[in-house]
Amino acid sequence: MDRVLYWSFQIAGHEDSGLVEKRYKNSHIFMKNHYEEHDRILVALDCIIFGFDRSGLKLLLIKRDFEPEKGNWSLMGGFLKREESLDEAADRILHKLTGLKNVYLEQLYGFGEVDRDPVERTVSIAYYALINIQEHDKELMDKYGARWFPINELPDLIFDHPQMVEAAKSRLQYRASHEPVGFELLPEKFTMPELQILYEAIYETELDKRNFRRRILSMDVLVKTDEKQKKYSKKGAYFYKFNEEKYRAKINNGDNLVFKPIKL
Amino acid sequence: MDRVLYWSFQIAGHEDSGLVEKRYKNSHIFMKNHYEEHDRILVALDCIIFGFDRSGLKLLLIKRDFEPEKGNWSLMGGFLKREESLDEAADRILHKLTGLKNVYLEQLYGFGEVDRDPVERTVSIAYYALINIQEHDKELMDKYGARWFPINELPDLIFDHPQMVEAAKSRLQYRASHEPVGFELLPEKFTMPELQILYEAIYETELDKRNFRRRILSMDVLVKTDEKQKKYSKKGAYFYKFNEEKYRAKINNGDNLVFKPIKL
DNA sequence: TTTTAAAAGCGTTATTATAACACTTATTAA
DNA sequence: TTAATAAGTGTTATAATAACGCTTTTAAAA
Repeated sequence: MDRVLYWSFQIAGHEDSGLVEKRYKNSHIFMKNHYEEHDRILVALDCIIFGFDRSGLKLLLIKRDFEPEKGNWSLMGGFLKREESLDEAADRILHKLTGLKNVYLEQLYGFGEVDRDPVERTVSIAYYALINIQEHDKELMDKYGARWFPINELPDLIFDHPQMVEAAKSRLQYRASHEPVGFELLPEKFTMPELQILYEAIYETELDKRNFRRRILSMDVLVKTDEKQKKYSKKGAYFYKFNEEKYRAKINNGDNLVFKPIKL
Repeated sequence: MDRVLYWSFQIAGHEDSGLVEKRYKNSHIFMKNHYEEHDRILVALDCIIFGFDRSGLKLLLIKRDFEPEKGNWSLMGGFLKREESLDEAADRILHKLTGLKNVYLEQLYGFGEVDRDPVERTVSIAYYALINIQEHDKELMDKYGARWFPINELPDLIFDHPQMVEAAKSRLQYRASHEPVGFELLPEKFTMPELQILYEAIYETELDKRNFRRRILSMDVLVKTDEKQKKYSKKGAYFYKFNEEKYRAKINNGDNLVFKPIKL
């Protein structure tokens, strides 16, 4: 009981100094009252981390190393600190696991059921990330007991993490039908069959390769190289690169550049 | 200073009893430590409340009655309580202003810049609501100094509320192109010209009335009544009603019933 | 009573986007 | 030399979208 009380004092101290330091220009006692009477709550962040390789879409999960649910599979998460924004916190947490900075990371949804965390009331803001599966730090992954799972063979996840994953999957579909997601998930050079496999995985559907190529190429933001990927076929497939400048130019030009190889 | 300390104790007590009561089945001291070390933060909710009348889309704003920014225009907001979910809190706050329950209300985005509220670190989860402008409680509105503003003539708003409004506008466009929003924003009976004005306001564009009618009617979820609305023209326009059963049936039947009268 | 003004209502055609479909090519390994 | 495998390519039918102007109804004004 001593412990708990001690900790409580610390929190109180924290809150207090925050308030005093940031006292607003027109501050008076009424304002203070208004803010004071409300509950302070833990704010968590959880990251749904997508990767891709030839066998399909993957999710990066960690083995949770503290109670509750210790040892079970979980999304990478952490708690918001007073002095960082939500986006910064999500970045920090993603960096901690993958070693990557400047990753595509987007806020997904705030999960706020009262009992979603059995220990203490916690609101969690979920973010999803698209990363190039080759680029991240293997050592860090070992440290967190992290593993890539095929999107359709996920283990049981703790708390409301399954819901978070579902929400991230739909959001990824939405994004893929409005912007080119391939370029975050694929390495710099990739082949048409690879790009198609990616879209098929995202949309969970099969696409006609002739229609797919035509539509992708008609957007005129890919550059064909003269190298070939010979790992997966005897003939070999040409590598393409994404021309980001051209893409930005088209966007700025107001070209309705929709990266949607199929209707949804 | 006494006040602040007193209040701090109260919060501490709160946190403590919450923790003890909800101690998890496998709970031990390590778990407690893990949660204890993190910051507790104010979680606010702000509601972007859309309404519609013949002159276009409207937003319901209130005059803020406490510091900071007292007297300035603001979205309706409030703070999350420990014992309610985010959705419940948003409902409560919307009900407080409009008197309405079972309103269309959807989470929009979590706003989490460190300095977004100058008094104390606050994360705000924004929700947007679609309400029938006729149905809400005028008395409550007076109580909060609330007023409907045309979406393109908004006053200056406090904090990051302008960003919230922008986000809500795009989300409304998205939703309108996937589901029939008209039926939350319009009264039970409405005319084709009214429905068209609504979509034009949402998409901020002009639509061809012949194409609009054809596409809306081809979805076969509207019922034409034999009453006419004669307020706005000499000829008068027929009232239509939404057939919600038919709509649900089509959705369940897997009919890709997209309520999108134009491409975006 | 006739005319005018103002919004509602209605159909056709051209254009563009999407979907369906099958054979040839390049290469390695048998 | 040939067999097996994935890569690569074009055409046609169908469906969705966009463009377009005249007629109808009725209240109010002349």
